[in-house]
Amino acid sequence: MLSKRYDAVNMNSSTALSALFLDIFRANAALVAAGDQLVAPLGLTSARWQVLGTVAMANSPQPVAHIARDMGLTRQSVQRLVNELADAGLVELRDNPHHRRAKLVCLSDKGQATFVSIHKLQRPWVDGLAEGMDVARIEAAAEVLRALRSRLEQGLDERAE
Amino acid sequence: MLSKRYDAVNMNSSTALSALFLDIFRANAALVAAGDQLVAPLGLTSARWQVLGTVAMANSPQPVAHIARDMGLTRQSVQRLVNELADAGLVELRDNPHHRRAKLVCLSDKGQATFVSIHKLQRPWVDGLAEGMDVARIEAAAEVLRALRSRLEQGLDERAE
DNA sequence: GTTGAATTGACAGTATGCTGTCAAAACGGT
DNA sequence: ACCGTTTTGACAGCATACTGTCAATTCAAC
Repeated sequence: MLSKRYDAVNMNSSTALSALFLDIFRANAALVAAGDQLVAPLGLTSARWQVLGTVAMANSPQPVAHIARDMGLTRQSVQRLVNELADAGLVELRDNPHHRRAKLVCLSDKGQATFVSIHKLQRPWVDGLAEGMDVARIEAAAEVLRALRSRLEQGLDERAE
Repeated sequence: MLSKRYDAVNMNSSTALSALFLDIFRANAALVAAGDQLVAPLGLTSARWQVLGTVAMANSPQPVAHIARDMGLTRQSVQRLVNELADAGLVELRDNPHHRRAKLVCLSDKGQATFVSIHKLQRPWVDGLAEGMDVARIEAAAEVLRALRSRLEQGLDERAE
């Protein structure tokens, strides 16, 4: 009896979870697409915007590998983006007194100005999206995603052992 | 007074929404990574699995463009995946009596067998992930994501006009 | 029937992120 | 001081998904 009830509950949550997967895929795609369009006038993309933001918000200049950990991406991905931002003159790579190879990523003056411009675009955009949405529901959704991610990564770790 | 209260509410939901964005990015990445590992033993990837599943679940064989609309992806992305699945012998492209160029994508015998194998892997995987998660919370999260995606795409449409 | 719009597949190019691998550099225990 | 481990950057290769463009085909309006 108990197992039957358990199965029923589990079946429902499994079905709901499978549906959630699709919504996550779609929301992610829509988010990246919208972000790309938002910062396109500044000559940026969604990914570069995120890296620039991480660099700007950091308390002190950090090497690439540290930024990557902050963002949950691989070093290699961030390295490429940082190199491109450096080519575009938005960030500068300064010598690191504690590590000869690991240069510190800093915003250039141009990068600072761009970051300010981004904020002026981002603020009304997010406000518009959030208008009429319930804070509690948004936070509850975020909690579910974090729980899901935690379980997913736990599963990955177990397989990796 | 009212505008002040409104601003305050809006500010909070904007902040919550910005945080949700990051959780969506992370959850999406974790989901793809976990999916890749899950179906790797079958020689598949997360993306090919999704295409194969869409083909398998369709009531009748569909051309590539129709599958793409189903999945919310572009024709070109799905076309490449279908071609690769065809190369691997998992799907077959049959002549379409109603359209000379738009072949119908069908599962081959090997594709059928693979789909069954996928189910045997997927079912306990999803059940394990869903275990102990609340159905109502999952569905509420999915609703928030759908609302967000709807607003994002509405914004894209407005810009495209 | 003809013409114009929409659909479809094909090809090229770009952006993002991953893994794998290597060598240089820093760190830690002995 | 030494040696093994970890961190870091660099390079190569692959998978995914996007846009843009073109021609073939279908479909609808006239």
